[in-house]
Amino acid sequence: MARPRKPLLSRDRIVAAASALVDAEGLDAVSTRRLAAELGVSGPSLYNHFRTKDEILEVVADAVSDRIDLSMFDPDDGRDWPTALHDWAHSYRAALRAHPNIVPVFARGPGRRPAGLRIADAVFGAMVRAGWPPAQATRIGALMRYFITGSALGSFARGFVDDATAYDPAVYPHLGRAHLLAEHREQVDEGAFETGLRAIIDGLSVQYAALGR
Amino acid sequence: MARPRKPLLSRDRIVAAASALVDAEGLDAVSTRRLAAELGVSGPSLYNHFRTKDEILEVVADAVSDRIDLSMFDPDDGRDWPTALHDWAHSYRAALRAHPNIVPVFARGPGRRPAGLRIADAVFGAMVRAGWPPAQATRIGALMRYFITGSALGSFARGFVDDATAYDPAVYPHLGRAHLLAEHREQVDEGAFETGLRAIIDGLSVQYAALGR
DNA sequence: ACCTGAACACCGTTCAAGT
DNA sequence: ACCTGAACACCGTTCAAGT
Repeated sequence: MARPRKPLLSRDRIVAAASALVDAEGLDAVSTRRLAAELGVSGPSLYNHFRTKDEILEVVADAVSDRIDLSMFDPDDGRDWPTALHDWAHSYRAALRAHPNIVPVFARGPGRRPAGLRIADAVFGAMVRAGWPPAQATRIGALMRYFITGSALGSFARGFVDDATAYDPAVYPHLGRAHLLAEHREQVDEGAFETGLRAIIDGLSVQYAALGR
Repeated sequence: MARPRKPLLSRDRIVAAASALVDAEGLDAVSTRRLAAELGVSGPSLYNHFRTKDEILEVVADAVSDRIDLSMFDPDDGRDWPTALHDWAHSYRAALRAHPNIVPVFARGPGRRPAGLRIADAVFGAMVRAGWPPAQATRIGALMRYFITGSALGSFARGFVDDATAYDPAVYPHLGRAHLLAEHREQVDEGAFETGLRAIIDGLSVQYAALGR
């Protein structure tokens, strides 16, 4: 076949196929050969558009952050900073929950993904505008990311196992089996996220008040 | 050679070698063949002691949690619950920082790792003893884990890239290059962790006071 | 029981060859 | 420029064979 007169592939097509494959079958299902087959080409063809497989996954991860709402950080948006952080955190979590299989790639740091940087930029700008010192504004963006991605990783993925025999009450006296079951797991996740988010924002409010402005 | 009269391998020897290899060269360096070579045996030998490679890595990860101090959760330890959470979080973070390469395995949930469960059990017990309702005690254990592992993943690993040209000020108006440099990265990490931990504990204290007891 | 080599079904990536 | 097949240097895991 060799080179067709109209390209068979494009970065966008590759990313879309990779994203669908990650969603449907998980990160492990993404091999260059498999992905290429999904696109109707042979494996090495991908290397005309990306330097490595990892670069493809980075773009897939970045596409997820692109769907996170940032409107609450607009200068002319009415929300105060605690409300903005709260609403943003929920949008962030929803975006990750929609694509849980890519979260491990996502969580390993902003790297040079453009959308990830856009987020850091928006949060930083809004916090400084709200009166936070720049050093604290940077930290707030980072710690929120820590909490949200940590929550996504620890919960969407496997949590406790569904096998009651794995948790011997003699060994773990306080771990009643009840809250280890899969159905409860989702409630625990939701509750822990809400409780943690509220605590972070309440705690930051305490620090903010102490700024004395 | 076939079977020696004294076993060449043991689960402990395999885990120790795997741990050292992860620390020295990263998760990607751990292949069954490579690990076996390090132990002076052939690849398939490992399968006499572990069912899968993943099971080996789970034990390596569990060994890390085993080094986390839990004494602050002892019933007769003097520390109040906010201090206990604070001290525990620092011990937790220190354990992960000592073995940053295993964190991705660690972060994907407690699974059925015994030490991870021992931790959940200790935190839960101490929080209930301090007066937290059981549902909240469960959430506190989970949200702390979210924050600490999220912080370990997002920071020890690659963060921002060290190439100044990657961050165009026209695109990211608020991202001064200064705080993107590698030297500053560590300060940002430390600061974000401290600020977030303090906020979480302060925020939980607000909720605790509202329990009215 | 515990190790071996051979084998199966894969990997990511490079590269010369084709148009 | 963009695709191909062949090739390189690997993978995790299974299994019959050996003691």
